[in-house]
Amino acid sequence: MSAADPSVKLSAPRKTKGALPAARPDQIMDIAARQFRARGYAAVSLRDIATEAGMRTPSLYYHFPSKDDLVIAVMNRGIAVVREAVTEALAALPPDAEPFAKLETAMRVHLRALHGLSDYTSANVRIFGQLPEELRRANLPERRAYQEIWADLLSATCPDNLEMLAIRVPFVIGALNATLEWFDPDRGDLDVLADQVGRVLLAGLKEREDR
Amino acid sequence: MSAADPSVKLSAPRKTKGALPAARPDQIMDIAARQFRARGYAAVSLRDIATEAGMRTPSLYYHFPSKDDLVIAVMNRGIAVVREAVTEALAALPPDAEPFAKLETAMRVHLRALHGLSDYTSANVRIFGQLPEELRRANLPERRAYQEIWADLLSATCPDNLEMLAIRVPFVIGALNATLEWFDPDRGDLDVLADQVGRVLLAGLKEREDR
DNA sequence: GTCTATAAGTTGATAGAC
DNA sequence: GTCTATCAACTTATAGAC
Repeated sequence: MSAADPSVKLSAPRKTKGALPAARPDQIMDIAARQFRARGYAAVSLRDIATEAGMRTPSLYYHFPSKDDLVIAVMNRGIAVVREAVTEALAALPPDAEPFAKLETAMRVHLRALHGLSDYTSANVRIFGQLPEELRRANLPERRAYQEIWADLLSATCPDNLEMLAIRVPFVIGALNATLEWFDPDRGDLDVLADQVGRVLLAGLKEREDR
Repeated sequence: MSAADPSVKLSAPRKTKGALPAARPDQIMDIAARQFRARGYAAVSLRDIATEAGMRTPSLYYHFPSKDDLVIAVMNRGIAVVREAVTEALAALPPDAEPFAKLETAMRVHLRALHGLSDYTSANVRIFGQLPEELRRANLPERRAYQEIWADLLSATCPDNLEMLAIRVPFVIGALNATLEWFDPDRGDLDVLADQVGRVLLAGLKEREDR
């Protein structure tokens, strides 16, 4: 559980060439993310990861000081990836976009991150609940930062009602994340999913008591 | 992975006394469900379960032929418990209850099963995604039977649209299940949760294109 | 950077006494 | 029904050669 940050290069910096050969730590993290996503945290051993990376278990320790450090790196990148994607998409909207248009965009991007863009985000969602307290805690700062984006977006749906907002933020994120457990992008259309899910949630969030 | 069914008593049948001393297999399953729910599937060893039951690991094998069998028994009971609770609650409604009133009742009962009634149901939801394919498959019949209840309830919200129904069923169940990851019944009011979540989902499901 | 060798601990499971 | 003794397999991790 050291503070080692694998994104800080230990040796030579990456060539300015392009993204052709992924840096070794990145390659290892890619493999780890995919396996964690598919089989859960405890079920994936360092041996499994090393084998797919074409190396022996102890070689991993050259790149990551422990399994915990590797997991934490994967988990944090998982949130960072969605957060950046959502932030960029929101920034690309016209400045006068309506609150519900922003919300719909955020939902679409979040679903795409979950089902297509990144094994890191889906791995994060899948295994967060399986981690020992200590590792979960290490991911909380990233998670809180991401939730703040949604708190901003959702505050328009329940102005001046913090209690309602405190429920709506995790509820909406949770409902989107849950699609990971039943939707298969190889067998269904992601856009159809986003349309359907977006419709129910947006309509539900738009509803006012007075009507 | 034998077909042994622990509910079939191996020795003397339970005394007609009452539910005072839980049958040993039930006690073991109670402990297993609570631990699986809290720490995940792979992280809970038979030793952990045996210790809490006040026995040694090999003694468990008198009651369950393997860890897989124990897990399957817990998983199946987890769905059976909610299904019975929801079925009973629906049967208690007046026969002419409106579709959305039925839906609201089902949501309330499902949330209560998840957060209060049963460690089995919450354990099921938490660890299903962590199980190896084989064990997941063993739980599918129960799951499908439960989903049928929801398909019935939700078909009223999108008549003659099976594609929409096929998305709404897992979406609604998934959104409710996801509350397990963020709502703590010790720190929040379960009725408030049901009110808020029910309001958003019901309003969203009620929404028609024409409006 | 990657390897072999190895340590130290855990796991699910079986045999057989009581 | 529960125990002790034991097993083979696996885990994370370290030491040190190349």
